[in-house]
Amino acid sequence: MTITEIVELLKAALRSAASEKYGIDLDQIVVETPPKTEFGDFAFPAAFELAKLIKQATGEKQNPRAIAESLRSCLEPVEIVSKVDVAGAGYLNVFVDRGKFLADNLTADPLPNTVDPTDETAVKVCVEHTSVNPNKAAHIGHVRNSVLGDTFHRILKATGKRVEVQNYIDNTGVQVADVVVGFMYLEGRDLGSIKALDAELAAAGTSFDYYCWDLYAKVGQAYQSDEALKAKRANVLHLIEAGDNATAELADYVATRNVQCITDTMERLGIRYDLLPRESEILHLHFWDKAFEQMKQLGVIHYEPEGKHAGCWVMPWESHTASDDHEADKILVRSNGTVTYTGKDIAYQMWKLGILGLDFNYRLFHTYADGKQIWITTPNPDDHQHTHFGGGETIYNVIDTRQSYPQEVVKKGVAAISPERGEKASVHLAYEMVALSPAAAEELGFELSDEDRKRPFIEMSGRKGLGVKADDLIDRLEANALAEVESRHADLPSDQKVRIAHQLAVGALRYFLLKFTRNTVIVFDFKEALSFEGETGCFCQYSAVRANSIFRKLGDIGETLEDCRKRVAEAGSLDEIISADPASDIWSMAILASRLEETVRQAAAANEPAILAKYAFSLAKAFNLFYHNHKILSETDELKRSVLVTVADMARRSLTAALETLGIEVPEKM
RNA sequence: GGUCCCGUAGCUCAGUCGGAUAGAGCGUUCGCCUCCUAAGUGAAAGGCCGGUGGUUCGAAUCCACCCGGGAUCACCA
Repeated sequence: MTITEIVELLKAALRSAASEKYGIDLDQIVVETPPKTEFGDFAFPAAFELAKLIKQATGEKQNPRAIAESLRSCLEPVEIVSKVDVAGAGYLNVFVDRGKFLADNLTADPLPNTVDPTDETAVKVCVEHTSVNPNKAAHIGHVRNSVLGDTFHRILKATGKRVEVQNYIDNTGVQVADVVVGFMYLEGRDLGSIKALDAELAAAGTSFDYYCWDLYAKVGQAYQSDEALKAKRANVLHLIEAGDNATAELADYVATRNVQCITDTMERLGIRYDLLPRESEILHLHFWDKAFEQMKQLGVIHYEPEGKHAGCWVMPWESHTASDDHEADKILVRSNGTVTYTGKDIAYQMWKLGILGLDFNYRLFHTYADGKQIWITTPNPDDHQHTHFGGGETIYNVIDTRQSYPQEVVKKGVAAISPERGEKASVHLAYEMVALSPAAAEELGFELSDEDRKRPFIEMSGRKGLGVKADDLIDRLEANALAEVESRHADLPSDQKVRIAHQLAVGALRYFLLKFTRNTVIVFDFKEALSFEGETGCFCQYSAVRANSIFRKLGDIGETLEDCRKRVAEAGSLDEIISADPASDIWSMAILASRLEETVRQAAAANEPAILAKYAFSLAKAFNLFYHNHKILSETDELKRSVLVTVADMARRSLTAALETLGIEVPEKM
């Protein structure tokens, strides 16, 4: 019996007892993990809840402890339960039969829900993340977005869902226009010259997106003193949107190259995509017109004949309160007839949900080393057979918290068009920004005003060229990790050392970004981000590596995992071993390792990958304690050794699976 | 002005729809490698959970107000 099954049995027993004894239906039964192993394996605060409900129903006050006492007898008969305690103010603490649980879960898959991506009957959801403007290199803030999104997609997959990962490419916006202005008017380049530059850069070992990073900052500077340049931008933007001209072609090259650079950067971190939908196709296929038609028909938006918004199409929003400076209603079509960004976003969200009634054309963009493909939208007809894109049951948009208002508008808009799907079909996975401490900004060579220096943090800005570039940080992490590997395993072949250093760098960066909850502003600190000690990805990897080395050496003592499992499964009672364990860390280890599946479910339900990151860390910590307290290979008692080996095996499989879901690999050695 | 987020140990953060002695990491101090990897580990010190009221048997958690910090509220993109 797995943890999930046990919990379901216990909940069912409580539910029926509550309705039998008190005539109350407990629809939601909370189960907690007690703060200490001595308190048991599951804690139910149901008596508190019942006391409240009884008071509501009858007005009579009942002592939670007495209620707990009366419920206790309904849990005791459950098969795997060994003991039920009433503790504290009225907790029902359940202890499971440890030996039986161990024997039952020796080989259990820590994450049993797998899904076949080609199975069209499985529930499909879409996760959009990354979505970096394709005009410069990605910085650490973009990486937070991508790591969150990528990890969340892995979490959803682990709960048994089919997940499509989309990376939206805004290739026709002002940001791209700015860089195009830089190439054309600051540097006097045409497409041929840019291609030549691109080749030169590649030969010199720098990359196109880094060049654009600096150019973008230069253009931003130039605008401040050159009004004429700004006018040129308006023209460039117009030409890009119109398409089918030399400027648009040039912009397409710039944007596409940046997309390639950014997806390469993300690939270094194990982040991949299924589809890159582009803004240009949304424009050219007139997604908005189609959405507009539906919205007009359904009365979701209306024309404003007079007043401040005369001539506009607006979406009313009663629940959003107006203030002195701002209107409550949201304009989707301007008085000059053009659509706003939010309007386009609603049309696009409709496509994602499969309710627009239009589809893109697609072409193959990239094939990863293992054969996995990225597709991109195209103005031309499809060039290959491809799977069906879009049409997710739920759409998760990973976008920073500053976009909460427009995301809210989009959600309300699509819910008005499709009330049966409602607002729950659109989820804004919001997260706070990554900012720089004033010290870190100065370390990067930026001059700060006295005012800036007093601020708690400084926002990164692509426009100013202020930020920690993702590739730079990964390079530094890899170099540091390589030095550490070198000092420990000088004898390894160098390609293996490099691979390990890479895995450690990825682990460090991903864990660093995931250990914070989404609504915490990360004030970037080099020392903390570059650390391999304490609460880091490296710590978790190290535990797994040590666990694996036990199994590498198992043969040296003439032992096999299968024999150990067999002995444990066939042992009459393991009580002597498990109960005699002074710190009871054998049991703590086993039960914690069995909680991965429920932790993943929790993380998915709360849209919070940090929950899983924290779990992986506590698992690694528990293993280190277990490892420290028990000499596994040198244990002479055969049965005890077998228990230790099987528990270590449960721990390493669970830890490995948890890390994999976080996008962190376990190195062979470190 | 409206809305949202944050305020917990010297620092950076967790804290499971309100519950058991408020937990980690870093930093500080003192320990642990004849033994499965010391990127590890044991111990100590460190807290009016921003403030004041309220709800409750019970509040870091919920409500109200206040104080600090941040974001956002365009016919921009």
